Amino acid sequence: MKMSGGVEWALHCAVVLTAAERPVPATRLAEMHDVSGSYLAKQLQALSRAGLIRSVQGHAGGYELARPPAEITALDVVEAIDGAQPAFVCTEIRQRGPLATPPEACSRPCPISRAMSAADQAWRAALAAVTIADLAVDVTGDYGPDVMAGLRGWLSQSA
Amino acid sequence: MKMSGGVEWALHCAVVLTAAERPVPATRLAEMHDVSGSYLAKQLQALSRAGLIRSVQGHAGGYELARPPAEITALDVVEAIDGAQPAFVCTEIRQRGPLATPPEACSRPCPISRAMSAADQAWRAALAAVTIADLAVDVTGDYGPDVMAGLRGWLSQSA
DNA sequence: GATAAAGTACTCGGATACGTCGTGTCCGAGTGGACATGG
DNA sequence: CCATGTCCACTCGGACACGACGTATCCGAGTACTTTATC
Repeated sequence: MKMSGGVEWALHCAVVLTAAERPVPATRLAEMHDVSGSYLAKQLQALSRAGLIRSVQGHAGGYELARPPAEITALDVVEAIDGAQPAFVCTEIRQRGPLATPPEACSRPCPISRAMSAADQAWRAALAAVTIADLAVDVTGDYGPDVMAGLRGWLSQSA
Repeated sequence: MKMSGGVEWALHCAVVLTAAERPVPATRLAEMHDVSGSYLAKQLQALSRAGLIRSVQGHAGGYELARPPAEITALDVVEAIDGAQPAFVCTEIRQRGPLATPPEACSRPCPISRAMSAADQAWRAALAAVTIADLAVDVTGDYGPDVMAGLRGWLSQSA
């Protein structure tokens, strides 16, 4: 089970956009994190398609958060990049083979599917409990307020 | 994020082995679930390598549970098939680029990594709380005691 | 009839191709600002 | 000095190759049972 590596980039970008007061181009976000600009663009497009960030076209365009940071959860970002469908998919093998369970007895998911779904929902609940604003607060707590201020200044520098 | 499809097979096989009183060959488990025998063998080898099931070689050989079902958790099976490392891997991009965080300030994981790890541990806790014995009980509760009895009889049939 | 040894059929185990999805990249469409020009 | 039209540079958006991992398969090593020949 491997999550897309772009999720990490997307989450960092979301936190960074918290400090921005103007649209930030994908190129600038890429050079800031020292990652591939072309590939990061793909992730940002996914975030835009999910309605988490808004794209501003034109000369001084870029990306900005579409909602207040407190209303964007980590789960939103993860699902936008990595897909919303659960990792475990039940193929109903209980209905196959010589000892197949008759379909009329399969009104509810099989116990294995239930257990996996419960774990998946626990995971989602933990991610939904954390917002981008929370992460920004944690960053300030870890590294001090100067980091966010310096970040804001760097983002405002002319290209 | 996509989990290996073999996890479903492995979990079903583990529950089935609960009812077996003699070693069950991989071929028999495969035809029971109507899946590829060659591929299922791979999964069972992984379970054997993890010490969850024991392989008995020779004429009347096969696989049997290495421990009581109550001492094998769903998490054990998932980790044996899908790997024990978490889905999210932090690549420490905070230490890269022009605004890189100095290494001496990185004693603890970054907030994003912490949030993802917390979610991952919630997922693992939910899986660790379910044992193979619990799943077998749920099966009996869903489909009645006859299913397990019939399963036991079918497994005891001559090849 | 009992014993022992050889043969056999069945099992697991690891090494080997194929397909699919993630990774990484590129170029085209669209838009806002900047500039030169005329009034 | 101000309005206006044109131009241009910069942005996003989707379409295109490459590579790695999961999927599916095969054949070889090892072992317990079966059979048979002998005492």
